Amino acid sequence: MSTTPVNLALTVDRSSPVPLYFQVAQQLEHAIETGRLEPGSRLGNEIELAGRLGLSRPTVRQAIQSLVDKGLLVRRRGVGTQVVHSQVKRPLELSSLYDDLLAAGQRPTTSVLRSATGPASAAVAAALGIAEGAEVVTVERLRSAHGEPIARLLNHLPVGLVRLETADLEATGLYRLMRAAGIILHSARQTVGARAATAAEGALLSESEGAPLLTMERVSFDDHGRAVEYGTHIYRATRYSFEFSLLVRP
Amino acid sequence: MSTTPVNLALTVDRSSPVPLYFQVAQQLEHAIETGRLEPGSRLGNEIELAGRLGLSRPTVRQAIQSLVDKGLLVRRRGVGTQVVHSQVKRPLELSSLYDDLLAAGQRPTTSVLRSATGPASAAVAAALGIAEGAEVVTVERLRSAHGEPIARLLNHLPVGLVRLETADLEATGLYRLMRAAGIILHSARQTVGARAATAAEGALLSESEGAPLLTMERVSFDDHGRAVEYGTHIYRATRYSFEFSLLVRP
DNA sequence: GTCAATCGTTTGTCCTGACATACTTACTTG
DNA sequence: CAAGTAAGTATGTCAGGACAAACGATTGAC
Repeated sequence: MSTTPVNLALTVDRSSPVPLYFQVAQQLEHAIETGRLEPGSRLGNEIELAGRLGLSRPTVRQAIQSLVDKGLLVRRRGVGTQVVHSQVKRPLELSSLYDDLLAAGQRPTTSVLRSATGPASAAVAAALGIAEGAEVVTVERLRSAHGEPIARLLNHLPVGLVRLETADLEATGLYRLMRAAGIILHSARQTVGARAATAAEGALLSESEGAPLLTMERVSFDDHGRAVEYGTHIYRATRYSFEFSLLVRP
Repeated sequence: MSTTPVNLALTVDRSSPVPLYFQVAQQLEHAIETGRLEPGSRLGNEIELAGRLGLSRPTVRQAIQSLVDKGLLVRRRGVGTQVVHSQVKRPLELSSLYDDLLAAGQRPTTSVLRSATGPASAAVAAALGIAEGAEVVTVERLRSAHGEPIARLLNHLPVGLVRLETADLEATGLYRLMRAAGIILHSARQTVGARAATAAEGALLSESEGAPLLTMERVSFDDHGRAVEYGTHIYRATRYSFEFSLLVRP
């Protein structure tokens, strides 16, 4: 009944600049992903593990804790640490449509429909937390895959954060450009809903008027807490859906 | 230019069974939520803070770390720890429609349309990771608020996990019943999409045929990694949307 | 005047040691 | 034989200390 003891070959390189706890966490994560550590199997207890690696218990704990936070391990007092067996891979990320499509093996293309600088409307100003009428950059794009339109992306950014060249926008995703400009994304607030397509939206997305669309509104914040982007996007429901895992925080 | 020093009255109760780091974290979180700790303000450095509280630095660090994980604080080496100023409140939770509606001040009501035990279809078995034909409990419910239908909830659970009485299901939410039965939710995988309502669905939800519906599919796992619930739900797009915050993991 | 090096500050990492608490198992008792 | 009890085991919490690394600002050089 009790799970296997598990003997795992772990090593650490003390001359490496990579933190020791991180080295351990990486090796454990790799062992889990390759199946060497089977779901449900128990890790040796922390003290024994620390002794085997020549590390202190806090360091081993830190390594384990990082994997618990990722949802790969579960610890129980008096029992031990076990590998979770589930399909849950990574908790979730601020998904970028561009990267999502790339990962799915599709070849996303983008065409810039509009790119302008002007005063912020009341709604945009409220979302970005700036004064109404302040200058914002507005970009409207059509994202397609295999020649089929997938979504219409409408973004608003405070001026001065990123230089948005049409060529860059058509070559890659907005988030990549923001990261390249030194913006460190920290968090976002999203709303996902649905509504019927207007005639114009239907024409743009090769759908008929009244066709169901998936809508997504998002405000992203950088590590200083400033709103750096506000987007209102619509997706063809027949071509796209949001998929994500999440962990339940105790 | 440098942000304010901030003087905060923190105390700890060593006779309390509540962990010290947790006490500190709670007080800091409260101070942030009430605005006593303003966005952008700096916490005193860890060593000084520890000395002021009569705690060790690791304990203070643990408190701060928990708030960093929640997205309320940002630490920078050589700079200090600052309060993030953003609307982001809580990272995200496995949201329960019932609790969502309660929190929104609505009074949700539920009527059980169907509740039966039978062999799992191929799709249900695949989602739950059990053998096709194995016994599962199927529950179909209509969730309303203010007398208006909001969603049709269709859930499948392996038999033996929870006793689902119609009276209980109409009095509270499924997740609450599962928790009460000792099931510890750990993670979930969700897919959110949209599609047009069928005639039957429209009639049930007081919408017309072809009206846009928000769809959500979810498989939930407990802390052993076992799938404990599979749900396919449809929501009236005019009455409901998903809203959630998320943190970008570095 | 502008750019580069230096220095102090603050968090990041790691160590040793100790006790508390929860869960499991095995034993004892009614 | 069943239920309660006790021992064992593993994680949870906390202390105190030490050095490393990164960031910001000041100082110095060209």
